[in-house]
Amino acid sequence: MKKLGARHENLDFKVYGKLKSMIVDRRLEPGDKILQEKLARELGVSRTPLMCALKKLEQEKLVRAVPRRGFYVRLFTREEVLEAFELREVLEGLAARRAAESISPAEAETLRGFFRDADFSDGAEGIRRYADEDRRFHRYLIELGGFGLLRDILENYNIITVSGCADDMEGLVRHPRETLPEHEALIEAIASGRPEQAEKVARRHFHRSRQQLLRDLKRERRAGPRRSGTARGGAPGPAAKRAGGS
Amino acid sequence: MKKLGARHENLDFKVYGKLKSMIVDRRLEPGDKILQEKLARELGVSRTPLMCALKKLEQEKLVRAVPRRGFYVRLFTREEVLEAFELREVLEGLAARRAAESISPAEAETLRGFFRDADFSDGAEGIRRYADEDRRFHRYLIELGGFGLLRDILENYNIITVSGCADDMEGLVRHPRETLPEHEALIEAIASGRPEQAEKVARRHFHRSRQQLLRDLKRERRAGPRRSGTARGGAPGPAAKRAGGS
DNA sequence: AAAGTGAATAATGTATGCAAAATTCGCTTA
DNA sequence: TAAGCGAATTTTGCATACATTATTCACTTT
Repeated sequence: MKKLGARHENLDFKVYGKLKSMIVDRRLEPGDKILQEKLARELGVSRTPLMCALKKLEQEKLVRAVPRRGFYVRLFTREEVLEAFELREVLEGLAARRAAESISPAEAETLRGFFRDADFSDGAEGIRRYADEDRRFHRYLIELGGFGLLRDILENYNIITVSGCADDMEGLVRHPRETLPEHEALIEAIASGRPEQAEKVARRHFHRSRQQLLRDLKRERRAGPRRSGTARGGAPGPAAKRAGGS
Repeated sequence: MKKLGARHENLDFKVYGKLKSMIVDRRLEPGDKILQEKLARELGVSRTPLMCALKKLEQEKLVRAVPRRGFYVRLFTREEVLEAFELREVLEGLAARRAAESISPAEAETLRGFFRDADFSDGAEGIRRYADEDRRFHRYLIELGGFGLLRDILENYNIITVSGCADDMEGLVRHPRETLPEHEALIEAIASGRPEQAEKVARRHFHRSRQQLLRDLKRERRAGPRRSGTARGGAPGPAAKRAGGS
């Protein structure tokens, strides 16, 4: 068997990536019908690779396929956002455990670097920086503890993004002053190689965020019932990539 | 918005199902290259829906796609089987918790019916019956506690099937006399509505199976290194549908 | 004017066609 | 005879074509 070189990237793969970011960045709005011909022309490809990409996105629940009608950009319900958080609770809990089991001294050092340098004082800019750091941190955590299948699930199902639909505070559910100590405890548990503790802390972290989200949604519901976690408004300038912070 | 009727089932969906069962039943052997033209003719469709189906199966890791080369039936490594078990540990743990949170009296009755009627004495036939019951039980558990995303993950990624590649004893990892009490404890925890307990018991159940599997695999490795969890031998008569028991 | 009807239009699902890449196979050469 | 090379064949990736089904819109009817 020859080397599995094959660095070629099929068109449907590229289209898949483009579409994904278009959806995440809200350049395609939830509920929108996807006109294949138009989109294909827009992307400069034929309908064949576009179809493939859409089918993949369907499996990830980012679009909805209705047999003889077409594809629609998915619109997440409150329940689904909460479900996603529930899944993150156990999946990132597992990732934290695995990370703690296998962490190297160098990785521990990198991990301890998170939330250290920057200044996260209360200003809006500080919160933004914190939210970014939060995302980087969780991505690194998944990198550390997310072996094949787990990483795929977390990436493919785009659970993070799904959760991200609940975006107060730059996508954060709770204020940094509340979550920073939890992050620090999680970092320490992993870096010092205590799997049980790491999983426990990670799960508690997500559990609390989920509870907060639940309260938020209930309050929002009482205030004024809307369809989705986020308003439908157009893309605000250079749409920042959102990915649900905890 | 009209009713979302549309009972039409696209060809790629049917092909997807057919292929899936062909892989699970080992009518397509791991490592085999998939010749699109041939398979398409065999299934009586063109290559277009076949491609779509294959792409979906690729996401589920049942086939491997190499860009300019083609699709290959996937072959699972020991590590992946163990990973799958690790995931079942947390995911079915979550399902058990959810089930305990929301179970109705009628469902509790159904649940308590599992592992009750039949005779699982030690004969080979008894073990087979037990393995079947085990699969039904876990499927029902997922039905109870597996809301949308969780169910999709468990079904789509076919984690059960993946795990099923480790098949001693009709697909069981441990002997009924060891797992029956665990199943009974799990049933009782869920049926009596104790979420924490249910999750704990479920996780311990899978954890133990994983440990056993780990031992088995180590032993097998010492004995004689093989590529996959299962031998490559031809399909034995009416290939029984396997789905990893715990 | 509102509702219903049917032709015109558009969009989907699938098959087919074609160029580019990979594989195979026979031939040459050492 | 084994290894190396190049043409022939196969196969993939993508575009396009076409039939079927959905949607739209003008028109009739009550």
